[in-house]
Amino acid sequence: MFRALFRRNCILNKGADSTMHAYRSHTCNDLRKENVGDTVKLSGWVHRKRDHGGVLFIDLRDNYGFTQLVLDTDSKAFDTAEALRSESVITIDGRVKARSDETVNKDLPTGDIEVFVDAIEIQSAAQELPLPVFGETEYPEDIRLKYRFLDLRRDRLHKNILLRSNVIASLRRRMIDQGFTEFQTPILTASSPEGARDFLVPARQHPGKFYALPQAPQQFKQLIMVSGFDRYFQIAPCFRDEDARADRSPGEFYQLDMEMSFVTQEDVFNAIEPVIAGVFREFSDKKIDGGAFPRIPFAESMMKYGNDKPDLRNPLIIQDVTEHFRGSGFGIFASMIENGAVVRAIPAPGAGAKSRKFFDGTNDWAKKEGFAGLGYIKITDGEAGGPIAKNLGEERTQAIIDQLGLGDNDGVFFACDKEAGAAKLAGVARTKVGEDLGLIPDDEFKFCWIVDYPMFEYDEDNKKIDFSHNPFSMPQGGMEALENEDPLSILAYQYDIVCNGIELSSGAIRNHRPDIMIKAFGIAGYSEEVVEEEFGGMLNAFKYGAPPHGGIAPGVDRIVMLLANEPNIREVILFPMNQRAEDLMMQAPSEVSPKQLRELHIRTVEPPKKDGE
RNA sequence: GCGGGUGUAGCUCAGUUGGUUAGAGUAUCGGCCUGUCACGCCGAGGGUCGCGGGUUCGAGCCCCGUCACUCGCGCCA
Repeated sequence: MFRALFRRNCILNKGADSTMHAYRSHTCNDLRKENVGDTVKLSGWVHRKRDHGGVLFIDLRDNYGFTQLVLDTDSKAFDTAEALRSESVITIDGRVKARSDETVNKDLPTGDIEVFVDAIEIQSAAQELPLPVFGETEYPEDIRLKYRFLDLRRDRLHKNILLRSNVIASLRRRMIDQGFTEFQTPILTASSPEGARDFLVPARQHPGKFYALPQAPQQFKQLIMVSGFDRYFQIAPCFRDEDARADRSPGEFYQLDMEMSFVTQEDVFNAIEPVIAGVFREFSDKKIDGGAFPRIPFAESMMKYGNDKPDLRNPLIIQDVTEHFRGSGFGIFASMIENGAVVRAIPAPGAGAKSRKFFDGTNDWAKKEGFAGLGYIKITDGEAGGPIAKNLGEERTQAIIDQLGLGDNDGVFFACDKEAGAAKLAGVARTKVGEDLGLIPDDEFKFCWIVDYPMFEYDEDNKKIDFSHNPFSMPQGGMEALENEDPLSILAYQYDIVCNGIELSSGAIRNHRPDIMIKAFGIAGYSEEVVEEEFGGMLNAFKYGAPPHGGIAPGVDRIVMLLANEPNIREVILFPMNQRAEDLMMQAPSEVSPKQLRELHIRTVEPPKKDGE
């Protein structure tokens, strides 16, 4: 496909005679048997050189592929070629020759031919490389980031970035085909009190005031709906000043942001599911279930998987076994239950055949992760063993085994804590046990929707009710629910797409009613004045005729990461920052001149020294 | 902010119980080589063992601190 595109340009640019172009008549992936005898001009990088004294081979590389160049002492360019260093950029004139049967390279599309070089022009000589382009070796990330342009020449990263481009093109096409329209929204906007930390930009014309980079075009896309555009999408840059993770780049990332008017949750699902499933089918060979993504209510996900981003490739299901421990001889759990704790069981099929070290090791791992620890029962040839089984007694142990359907050589781990803590520990233990027992297949994508998120949650730190996710979501039951129900039991029309344990996107049916919005914010402790002040732009818009609307925003980087089978999001971003949000190649962030600061009415204050000194 | 891992030649790594002059591959430079596609052969240069301190007759190795990178926690409407 690329070649076809490139050729079209080439023909436009170079006219009838193919040797007229200044740099190339063909790319490094073009020449075949049929070209034998042709006079050609090629340009590219010296990928690899093999010098046999009287004969010299050069693998010439460009974006499209490789062509083997050959020179012998008959060539006037021989001495120049011999002195070339890897990664130098050259243009050559030569003649296409057939390779003999023994010397054909079946691994190369151009492997039937080679080009005998008559003349070489060095376009750009390369210094000794800090990072070799040839080969698959791993290199320290700071060097890779500093010399990103070299790293990007390497096969794997180069392919990832091209994949990313193709994925984005496919997403755009799929959205446009469904009647969505792409719009751009501002990059310099207002700071919003909710959500992550903002990146701020000082406003020169307004001393003491700041723009913020958008954490997402959330309010703008809702305003686009209010403006009557019906179906919006954008490959939208989003900026959040939060610390990095393997699947979270610091600073900035991209979403396939979309919003629709006059829709229910079902309509959003029906619009986005084929886009996501389609793009995964288009760009991956991994197995993908047909049909609709399963829908899992938030509460069920927390119970069965211990989090709201379950990896459904993992067959293990967590169960509540609190009642079997209540008032039992296993005193630690029994007394914790009296104080409001619950017990969650994580089955470990086949683990009973493993040594005690497996169970103790998993317990040690949990402690290292900062949890109280994991209890366990180990069943060997039908005999339940371990400290818990001993203290719990035969009857209760058997009841647990029956409930979980455990076999003669299985195991089970127990997480005991207050509900949220137990769910969390059980969730990470489920993943750990699944991985250790080799239960997670690597050759499939398992999608699901997480639905029915709670609208509010109790904020332990501030001892108040707060929004649990997006404050702009419509509460299920609307105004009536807000007025009559326990806020903590109210659900929202809020949903996530999860794939293989990675949160791919979240979305919601929005609250387009000013009265319901003010009521919802009131429950979370924000006065009408505060809402007017902070969200006035959007709230005001809702007073002049706002359509019911909703949308979602799948994360583009994470989609590409899954499709490229990369464990790290930086492998699918052209120029990522490191974990400390520095661009080691461009040297950002950087100091600025006093003049720039003066213009912005900014004075910097050094943080206090650690040691006093 | 906190916890784990890593840090030895440009790069990838080895380095035994603390013991003589810290090694290999690759890259670089020089020499040889007419069919390779990780070409091969011979040779050379290349080291603040991340940094600082300590223990010891003696530290790449042990201890303390610190820095860098990374993974996780916190954070992420």
